[in-house]
Amino acid sequence: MPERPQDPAALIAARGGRVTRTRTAVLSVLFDAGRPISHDEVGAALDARGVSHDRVTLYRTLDWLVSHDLAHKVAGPDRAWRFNAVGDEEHRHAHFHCDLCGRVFCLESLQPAIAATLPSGFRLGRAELSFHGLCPSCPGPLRSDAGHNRNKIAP
Amino acid sequence: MPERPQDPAALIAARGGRVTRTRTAVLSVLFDAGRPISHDEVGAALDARGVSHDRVTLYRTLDWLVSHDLAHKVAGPDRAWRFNAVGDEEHRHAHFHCDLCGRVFCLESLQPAIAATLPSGFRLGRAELSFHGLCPSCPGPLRSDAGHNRNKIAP
DNA sequence: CGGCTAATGCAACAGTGTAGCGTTTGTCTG
DNA sequence: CAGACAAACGCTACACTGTTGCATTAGCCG
Repeated sequence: MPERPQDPAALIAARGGRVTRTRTAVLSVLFDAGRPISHDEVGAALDARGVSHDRVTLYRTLDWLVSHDLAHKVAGPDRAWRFNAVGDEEHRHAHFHCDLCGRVFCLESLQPAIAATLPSGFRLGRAELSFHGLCPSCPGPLRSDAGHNRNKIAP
Repeated sequence: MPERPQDPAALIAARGGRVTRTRTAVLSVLFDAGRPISHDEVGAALDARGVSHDRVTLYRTLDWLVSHDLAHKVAGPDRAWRFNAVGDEEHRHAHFHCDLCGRVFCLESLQPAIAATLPSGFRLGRAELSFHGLCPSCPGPLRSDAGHNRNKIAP
């Protein structure tokens, strides 16, 4: 759900980076994905577009995009990062992690009002709200394999 | 901050597990830590107590504790799991991840009132609220090395 | 005590991410 | 347009986290 599919090359150039094939392709892939995708998924998408996808270069490209505010990094449930493109909209929404297929979804509509007062000494960088469960395209009720579930969130 | 430092052996036996040296030692370490610690930290603590700490056994022991509701798994910022002991109190609080030292703190006092309505189709398992920044024992203001920071959480 | 099985420990492996370094290639200047 | 400089690439090798298989050990129960 890219709000406005801006020109990747222009965005990259605007940040003072060199406009390379990998960068524009990766950013374009992220824009098209519309949800945070893993390094692997990006690689597959690059394959489909016939763009080289060296593993290391891909990592560095994604890191570059993140450090230049063109992408965001979300921790996935399988200890792999997910990346999603950032237009010029604020990235302040929750994420949903599917326990079954491992995909991550942005919950744009969810703007939690977190009234948080941190204990003294803690300096806040950012907050992250994530939900875990089963996504619409995965079968089954709540899984009951690994211990007990807690179907409650807020008191 | 273990509410009541119950006897690890008794807790383990109560779940129908065999009371072994590794298990009791690991659970005891978790109780003493009072915050989610990594597999590595557990290993170091076991060393200090003169208990064997085979890597694989440690992983399996921790997983066993988690699957029997004696411990909780928290995703760390460095893609390593952190584990903390669970007495009989509910584990419904936020976590603070220090960007510098990587430690994770339980924010017991923080009971966020999340009024979340998931889009239809999503089935919720659990929710997690995490904060990232600098902990009291780490130096410096908010780091400014990797891109721009967002010092705001809630609108 | 004796036996059954859970739990252990060892080795080997898989996936994710990083470091070093020589080569390619944008981009800028003349 | 040509040349040069540095950013970006791509390769190899590596580190770390976590897993699988399997033979061995050791709780627990009779």
